[in-house]
Amino acid sequence: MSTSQIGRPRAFDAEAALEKAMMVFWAQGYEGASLTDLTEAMGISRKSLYAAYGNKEDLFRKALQRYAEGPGAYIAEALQAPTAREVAMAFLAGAARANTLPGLPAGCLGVQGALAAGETGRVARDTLAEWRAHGEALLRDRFRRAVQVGDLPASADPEKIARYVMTIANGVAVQAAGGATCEDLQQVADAALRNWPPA
Amino acid sequence: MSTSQIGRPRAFDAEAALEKAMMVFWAQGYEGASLTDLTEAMGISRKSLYAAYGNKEDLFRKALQRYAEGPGAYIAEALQAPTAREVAMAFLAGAARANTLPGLPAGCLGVQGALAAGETGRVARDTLAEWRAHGEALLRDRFRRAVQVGDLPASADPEKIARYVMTIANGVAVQAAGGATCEDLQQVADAALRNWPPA
DNA sequence: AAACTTCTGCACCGATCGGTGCAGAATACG
DNA sequence: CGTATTCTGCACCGATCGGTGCAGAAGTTT
Repeated sequence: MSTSQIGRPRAFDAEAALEKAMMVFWAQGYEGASLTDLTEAMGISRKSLYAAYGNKEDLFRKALQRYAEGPGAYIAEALQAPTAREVAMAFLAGAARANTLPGLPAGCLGVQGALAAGETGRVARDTLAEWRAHGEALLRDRFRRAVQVGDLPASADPEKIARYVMTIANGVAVQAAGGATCEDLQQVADAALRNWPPA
Repeated sequence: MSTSQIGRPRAFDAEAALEKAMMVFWAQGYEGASLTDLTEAMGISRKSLYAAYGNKEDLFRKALQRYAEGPGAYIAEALQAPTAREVAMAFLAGAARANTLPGLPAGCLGVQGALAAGETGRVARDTLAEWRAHGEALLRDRFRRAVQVGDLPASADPEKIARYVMTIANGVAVQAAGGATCEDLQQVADAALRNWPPA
């Protein structure tokens, strides 16, 4: 977007409307969220939606980006913890909390947004798979640095540890979608990290 | 079904067609599987489908039942292992294998069949959530018996152990849907059960 | 054979899907 | 002011959604 704002300005808050769209995708999944569901929640017309965000796939990608900066920000925050173990603990504690926040959909947009899909949802599904793989790669890189610094033993396998932690987080997301509480999931996280490193 | 077979017999194998329907739901999810996708895979017409299985929700329920008896049979089998730890190991090893079988969809029908859904998929979503909860309850009961027998210490919490194991299995399902290999997931399972009991 | 029951294939239903054309309203620029 | 540019609301598009009516074919029973 350039700084020019010639022409009629839009009558809605693009960021607030995107947040609403994110919630609809989060709660109903990509294929389960119809244009009608989205526009009603966002309070705008179809035409305004397409002009501001592009088509449904574009909107989904922007909603995911918004998710990563909002409810999913715990991931980036956890990576900054001082030790590998604290990274893992912060990551799983953040997942337990973010997936069970009151007033927000249960579970994780990056998991339930499109885990299996028909032809129309394939792009969304692949986008999320790539997003999860990217998160796992960030964890792996963080654990690699921990090995270099001596925080983790040289025998530790950063890739396997990252996969282990991400698998737990994904399981937490499914459990949350099924109604598990934050305390339930925090206990699972504690148990999963009781012996460290796991691999 | 009664033993009477008056009238024209159906021209297709109901069990084989159900198996095909299961695969479509497994790969594409409830909402992503259209009637056209289903009937083409099953090799029958819409009319035959409705006469033999009921509507789409009924077909989904029957496909899930079929899944539990087929690719998901590892769950019931694992429950019969002699010790609690072997139950958990067999369960997670079975999940790692069943979620990555060549020639079959990756992941678990009970997870990706309908994790988040719109209005039309709500029944399917709740059906799967209940199915997963039922599996967790079976694990819990099995671990309770292990406590009674002395296989698990009296301080162990069967409910928490069951939740822990099921959470790992759910995470394995998500990872498999994203392309993880059986070996990858077996290593995760090994790491998750390295110290026992987990709670 | 006739009568009865069930299954099949085709065409079709209203509803909803994602997406768009168009006219007019609202702003900035000259 | 006039003109250019953008946004809004409405109606509408073809395609697909899940589901069904109907005529006739294919069996069993008597």
